[in-house]
Amino acid sequence: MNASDLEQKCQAAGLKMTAPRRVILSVLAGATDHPSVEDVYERAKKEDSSISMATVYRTLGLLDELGLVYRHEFSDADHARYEVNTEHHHHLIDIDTGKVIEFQSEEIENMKQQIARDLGYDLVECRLELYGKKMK
Amino acid sequence: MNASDLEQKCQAAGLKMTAPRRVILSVLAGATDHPSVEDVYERAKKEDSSISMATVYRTLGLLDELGLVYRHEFSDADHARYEVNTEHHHHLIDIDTGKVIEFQSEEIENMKQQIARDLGYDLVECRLELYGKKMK
DNA sequence: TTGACTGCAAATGCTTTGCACCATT
DNA sequence: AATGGTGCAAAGCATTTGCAGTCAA
Repeated sequence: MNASDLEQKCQAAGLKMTAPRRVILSVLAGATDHPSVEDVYERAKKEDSSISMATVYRTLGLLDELGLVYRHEFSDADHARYEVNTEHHHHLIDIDTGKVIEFQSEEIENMKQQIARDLGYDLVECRLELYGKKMK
Repeated sequence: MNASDLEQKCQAAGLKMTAPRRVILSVLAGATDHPSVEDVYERAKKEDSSISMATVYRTLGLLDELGLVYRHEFSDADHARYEVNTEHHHHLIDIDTGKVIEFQSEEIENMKQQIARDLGYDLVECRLELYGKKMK
């Protein structure tokens, strides 16, 4: 999802497209990693130094509510980290470097569904994170 | 794992067994849910009203470091919740009630290992949480 | 025009810490 | 006796919020 797709979705949701928002959306769309609020703030400031931390928090909060971004709380970091909501996937975090690798698995998806069903639940959300060390 | 097992492990790890710690360990051992720091504090105070929040934080931190308890950060709650480290399992959280159901799955365990290996990693830790709505 | 949005600074609220005293080993 | 542990209160810190001004629609 690129910046203008995000803008469109925001407008469709009734959000006003202001300069700070445009910058934040472009930062998010351009990120290949999983930036923290602080990261987004730093990067946004490079494009428009007047942007405030409060706006970054407020905007990320809105985007999360709209489901346009995902808010992650990996257990190695103490802050939330964001990612534009594209295709469904999970993460493997390198516990030595903090590097995040994305992966998908059809089998795990099915298994999750199955487990929830067996327990009498409809699966709505899920969090799956693997933490590992690089093999030598 | 009962309270005296925990006490033994703490002593083995070099921790001094003080009155507040004994109370906190017994609260943890007696919990059938996944109490927050606040919960542990409240319950501990019933046994010994002089216990301070600082001690609860410090003790839970130590126990987590020793691996005697697990620190969870379920995404529906905004605070960490603890659980005595017994057998390996995962959680399904009822998004309407907050109720936590534990489950295990041999297949998922294998799959996790497999995925990490395929990505070139040795699996060290993992977090798997399902969020669902009770089926009607 | 007007309701939403923004930056700023102050407030919040969980968590951590410094300190002096106390208890376990 | 020595070291680690404790309660208290203050400090930290990420996040939220009140407010007055600003701007998109």
